[in-house]
Amino acid sequence: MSLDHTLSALADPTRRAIFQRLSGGEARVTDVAERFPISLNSVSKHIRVLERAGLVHRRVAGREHLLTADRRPLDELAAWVEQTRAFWSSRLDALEALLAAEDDPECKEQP
Amino acid sequence: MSLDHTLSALADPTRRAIFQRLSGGEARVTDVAERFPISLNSVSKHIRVLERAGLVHRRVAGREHLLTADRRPLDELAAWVEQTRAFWSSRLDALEALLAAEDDPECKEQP
DNA sequence: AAGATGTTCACCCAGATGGGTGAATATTGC
DNA sequence: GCAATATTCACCCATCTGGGTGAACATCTT
Repeated sequence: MSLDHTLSALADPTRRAIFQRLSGGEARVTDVAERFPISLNSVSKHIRVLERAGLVHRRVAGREHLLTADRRPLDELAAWVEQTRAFWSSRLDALEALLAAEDDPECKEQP
Repeated sequence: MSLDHTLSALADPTRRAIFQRLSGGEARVTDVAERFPISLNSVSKHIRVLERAGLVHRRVAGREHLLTADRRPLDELAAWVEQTRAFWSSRLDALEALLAAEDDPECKEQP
């Protein structure tokens, strides 16, 4: 499942910041890096992780690498979260129904 | 930010499965473990990670540890995802507006 | 051709992770 | 008191991670 990569990529605050930065539009590696207190090399590695997760794409133009963010893995993540929450709600609803049914357990014995 | 722990905890498929399993209601460590091909010890460690993220809580009853899932970190995650997507949409809207404005650049020169 | 710029590659390092095993601890039940 | 059960603790191991540095490579500019 690609959720693995999406979640682990977004689990790092630096990568979340890079991703949100790229939501603002195309940027070079250097442009992204200058906002962070870590080395250019480290930022480059973070970008590679985001690429592996499909959250960022790269377009090489000469010596510059132009990066763009891709929202689709985020959509997939949102779908998983909502699905999990929905499943949960249904379980809670079932529990409530069960408790309600147990509230008057004589309904079967007193027709 | 607690998102760090939530995301990295959910980045592992075994832990997502444990979490979803616990959405079905309270269960013991052994109950959870028997559904997975890994050792009880490893499951215990996964549970500790989920606890650190606040996704799971533990209630000790005698020699049994009863586990329950907590949906609140998931709500927090959903909020972050939606916020990021909303920010993105606003950026895209702004971009579309910009492109639309550039579609008729003579509007200022031809009153 | 030579230098400056943008980016990655190949390492090093400390620490976390995910898996395992075997022993320790706590509780229940006989 | 003693055996079985439920769980964790203390390790071992290979791998990944996030940071660093210095060198290499590719490209632009002069």
